[in-house]
Amino acid sequence: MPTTHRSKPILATVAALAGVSAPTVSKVINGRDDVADATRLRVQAALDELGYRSPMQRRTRSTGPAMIDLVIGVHDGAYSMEILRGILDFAVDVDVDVVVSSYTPDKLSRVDHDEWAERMKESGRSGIIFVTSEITIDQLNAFHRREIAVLVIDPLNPPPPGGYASVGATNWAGGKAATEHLLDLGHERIAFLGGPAAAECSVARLHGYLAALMGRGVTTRQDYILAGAFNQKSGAEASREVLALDEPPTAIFAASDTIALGVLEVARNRGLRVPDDLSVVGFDGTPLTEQTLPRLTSVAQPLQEMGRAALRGVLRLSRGEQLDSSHTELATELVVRESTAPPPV
Amino acid sequence: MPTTHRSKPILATVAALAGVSAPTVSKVINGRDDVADATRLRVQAALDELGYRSPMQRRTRSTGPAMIDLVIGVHDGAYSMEILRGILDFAVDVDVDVVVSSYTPDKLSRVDHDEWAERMKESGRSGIIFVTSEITIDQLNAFHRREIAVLVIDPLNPPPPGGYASVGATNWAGGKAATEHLLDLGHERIAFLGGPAAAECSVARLHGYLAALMGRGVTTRQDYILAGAFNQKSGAEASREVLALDEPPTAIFAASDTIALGVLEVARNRGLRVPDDLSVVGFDGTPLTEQTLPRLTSVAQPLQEMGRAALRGVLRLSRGEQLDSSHTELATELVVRESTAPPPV
DNA sequence: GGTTGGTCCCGAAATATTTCGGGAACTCCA
DNA sequence: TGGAGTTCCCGAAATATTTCGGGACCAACC
Repeated sequence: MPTTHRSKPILATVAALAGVSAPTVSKVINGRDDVADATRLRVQAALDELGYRSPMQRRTRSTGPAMIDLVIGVHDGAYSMEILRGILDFAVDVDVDVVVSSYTPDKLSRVDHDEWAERMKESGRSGIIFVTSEITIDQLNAFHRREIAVLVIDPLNPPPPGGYASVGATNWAGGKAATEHLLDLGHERIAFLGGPAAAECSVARLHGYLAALMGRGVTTRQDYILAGAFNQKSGAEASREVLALDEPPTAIFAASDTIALGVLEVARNRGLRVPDDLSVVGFDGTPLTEQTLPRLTSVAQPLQEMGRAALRGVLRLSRGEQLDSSHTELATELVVRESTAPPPV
Repeated sequence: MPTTHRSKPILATVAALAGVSAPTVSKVINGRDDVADATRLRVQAALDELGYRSPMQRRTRSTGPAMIDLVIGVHDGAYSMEILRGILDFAVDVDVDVVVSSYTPDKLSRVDHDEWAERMKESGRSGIIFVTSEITIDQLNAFHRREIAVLVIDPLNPPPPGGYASVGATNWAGGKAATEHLLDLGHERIAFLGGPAAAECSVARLHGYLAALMGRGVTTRQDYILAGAFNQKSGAEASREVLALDEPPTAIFAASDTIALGVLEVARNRGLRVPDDLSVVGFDGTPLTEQTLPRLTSVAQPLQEMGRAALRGVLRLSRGEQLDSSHTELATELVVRESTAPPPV
């Protein structure tokens, strides 16, 4: 019997409890693969029970600069770029190295997350931030098993029961504010051009839109509500469709600035003046909004702050601390520019 | 005496040779600071003599994917984003992790590059790419000393004698092509709105501009040539200045798309129609060019390919291979859109 | 000059990790 | 059905790392 029951747990203590030798426990801790699954489980249980921390773990917790991964699910430039800036700028301040990678959704789903997590562990990366990506439970577990903190910015799918920490914006409130702005101007025929029907954030914006309409007693119309993708092309297609209706809308609420860009393009091609003939509101508040003609009224997300909050959160998690709330929502703000006006008389 | 002279060196062998204990050797290898400098030196010598490699070193040297750093200097959005995309996309393909950081020029100059290099070494990062940054000899040496490969994309300063590998675009040829396009349309009063006077790439574009003018026998005017920064604000200021001349230009060649954006803004405010009253050519070929009104004629740089080439280069260097050429220039291409036309009659 | 209270630096001992050989279990053939 | 080959997985022994106590040295203060 190596040590008394009272004393600080040591590798040998764990080994005795699990009924294996010390080397075997060491292998489990370091993720070697020459340990049978059953044995690994027994050892894990013993580790948990005794709350054992290896000296190496103790070291990486204290000294050395932190290092985390950042995965960008590309969807458009400006949006993720702003978040990236928020993260990178803050990372410099708090002395954290950020490993950035960029994946299309289907490429990401084909990646072996177990191997990824293993690689992170090896080079001492202790947390990972996903930006607008779809996360499955399996992927999540790969990181969880190795005590790697996971945080998602603007998750595409609703969090699974186990849950992960996430950072987002007040999409519902933002959608409501945008729509109420249009209602205040006197519009009643307001279309909503959304992103992917499955995207949480787009759905929340849609519900904000619906809530605003219902709050004012304006009837909603199915043919005014379209889903698509968060890009200019999709925005152009959707606006062509909605403007071809017998009773076209006098205002369009686009669920992203890029979608709004498509709306402006189509409006120009049809000789519709914005905002005189058609009002347009975007969402995101990217620098794009200042470069369009006319400049675009948009619901601004605090993208850089979201990045900062995400980094702060994942660092906390990786230190084993709890977050105040598993989901943080930062406030959006409606910025009125020149693309909205009262409807034509 | 632990082992015979023949056998593979072991920590104890080294310790005996250095006249210290095994733990002390271990500390030297792992960079602990509780070893006197004199002792450290003796141990280092013994390590070198016996060619000892710790098992941990053996592991990380052989297996594990490559990892490099990427430093973004100018963060004006589209330009660096495109390069970043090129690098990240390629990095996924060749299985390389990229540690991205972003610094303003003066923040970068205040960083302790020795410490940076040391950190890179520790976590096994073997190369570093700078994007549009100013590099001093000292900084360069910090990396060189530790056998970390350095490569610069679009260097701001001309390479020092020792030299570093770099990747850029054919700025001179691009400047010449843009100017010749305007000359072909019949313009003779052509202004050049440059970036920082010290920036290599801007200077090269200027010389291409001058070469084109001289080639056609058009006299150059000092008051048509301005320097500034690569952003919209600087472009707006410069174009106000040049348009206020007694004999304002009929065409403006802007050394970046963002500068051109400033030109378009000012032209709009003054009621000048582009291209009817004023032709504008940009440089970079960022996605911006498709979003302006009118769409912007621009000299496109193969930004994503430049990123790819840079990554490929730095990986080669870090493997100890030689590059074919220390400076690679990728071809630019003039893309004519709607912002250029013959001068007003 | 002695005492005190530091800091620095080393190595014995404690602890952790890796190597490597071999037993058990599981094929695959003849 | 029973070797021969193969794979998997464990632990003894070899090796490496960390902890921790104490000697050496130094300065400051009685």
